[in-house]
Amino acid sequence: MSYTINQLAKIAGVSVRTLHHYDDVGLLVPKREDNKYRVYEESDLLHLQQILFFRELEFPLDDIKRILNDPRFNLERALVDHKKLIEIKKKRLNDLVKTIDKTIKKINKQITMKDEELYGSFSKNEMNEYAEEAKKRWGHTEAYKQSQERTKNWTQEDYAHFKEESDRWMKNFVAHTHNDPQSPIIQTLINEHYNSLRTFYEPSIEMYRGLADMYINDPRFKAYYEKYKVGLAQFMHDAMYYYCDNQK
Amino acid sequence: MSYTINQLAKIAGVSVRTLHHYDDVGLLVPKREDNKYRVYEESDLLHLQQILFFRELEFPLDDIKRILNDPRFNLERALVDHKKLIEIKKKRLNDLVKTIDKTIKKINKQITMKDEELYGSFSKNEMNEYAEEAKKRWGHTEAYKQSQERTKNWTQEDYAHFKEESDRWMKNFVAHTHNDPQSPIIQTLINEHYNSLRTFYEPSIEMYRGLADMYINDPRFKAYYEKYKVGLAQFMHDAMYYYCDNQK
DNA sequence: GGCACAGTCACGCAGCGTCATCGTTT
DNA sequence: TAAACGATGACGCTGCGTGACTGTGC
Repeated sequence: MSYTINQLAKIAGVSVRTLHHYDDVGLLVPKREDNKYRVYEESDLLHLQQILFFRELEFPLDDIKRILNDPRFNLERALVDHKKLIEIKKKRLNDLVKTIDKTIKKINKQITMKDEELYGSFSKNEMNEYAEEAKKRWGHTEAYKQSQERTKNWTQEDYAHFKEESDRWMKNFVAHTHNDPQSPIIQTLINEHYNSLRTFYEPSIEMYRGLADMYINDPRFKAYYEKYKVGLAQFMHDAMYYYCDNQK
Repeated sequence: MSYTINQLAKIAGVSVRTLHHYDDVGLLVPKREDNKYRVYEESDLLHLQQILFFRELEFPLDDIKRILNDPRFNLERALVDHKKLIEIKKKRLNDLVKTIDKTIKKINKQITMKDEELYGSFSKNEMNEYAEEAKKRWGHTEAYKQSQERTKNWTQEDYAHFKEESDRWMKNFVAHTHNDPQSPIIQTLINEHYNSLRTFYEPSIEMYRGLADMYINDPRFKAYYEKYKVGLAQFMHDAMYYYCDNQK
């Protein structure tokens, strides 16, 4: 079953303009019939649902786009994650209700309140729990942005320089792949690798594990490493995982 | 206890820029020490809390301003109303969770879903319940906007014309105030009065009752009617209430 | 041939974030 | 005298709403 733009707008409860916009920014790009009319298909339906969930959780459209295009994106996991974030939102609302009740008592002089309690439920406490959780789950988007930030003034030379260093590291690494992924020498190199990420963004162990997964799951990444040596992607993945497991 | 802008920003969990903005648009205007620095006092604290509550409920700042400046505004009632709207929001979040669970089952082929069920919790159903509730509670703001709309092209003459008609109606009404507020003749005039509101906005019985309250509670309104005849504000209030009680 | 629906510009707006620049206070 | 805090512009951004005008399909 496929839908026209009006039909989809109706069943999804969004405006046609919104769908136009999502098309414009490349967030939800439908097929075109005869190169003219937009045609939304089954697969677009779940895609739009995801967009709406992320939007409900106040993610910027730009981030949503990156998340949904990320090869690591997993629909079912995303849905489960949404649930958790929604639960946190509910908690926030509950706290707001508590603040309301307290405030009512305060204006009736039944209790006294510290000034900051008036805003307890709005500010940092909970909102950070939410933000932290969201970042933990979708932090790679944050990393992307940091990366953009840190390299925005880079010259060609800067890039060339970085590439040189990477190549050097890589050759060195490949030269040691006769060792076990868990061997100290490899782990030392992996540690260097981990730290070199800081050139672009602040890594975390969680994210590093995600990166490891990418090395074997995303064909583009995999191809890049296999070029150096067959089996290298898997080798790095294992070494990185071991590294993560032994952190902290 | 009074606060500087930085202090308030910190305890309320908003940015300094936000407070600047609220000052600029006249939403929260602090005192100025020596005509220079902003000084936020006790009364500003509750005011800001209200702003944050309304903002949480996604009211535009413009509406918030009008609501908080409305003479009918009652802090305690507002707090209670916030609770109700927050409850509806929570319900919406619960429904979202249900949709998530269903979707998970669907992609695991455990159940089938109609396409529109994918969006059931986002769209109209609940969101309208929320919007309706909000409008019922704070609809006078909506009326104000309609009124702006409908009169934006009015000329001086249009206003003069309307005033003339009003005066005529008023004299007629006063000439009959020896009757009971509930008498048919008064009720007929009240009906005319009710309908004349349509010149500016679509009235509802709920709002009309609110208007009746204003006639006796808001000094500005009261003065306007008392000028015609002492006791008129109360008389109109009673007639209007009776009218509302017998509608539908 | 009318009406509903499709499309593409293009402008506008809220609610701040984010400098830049400057004075004041400690 | 520097650092922390205050003020006032002014420009920028996101996520669409809201026309205006045109083409297409029944």
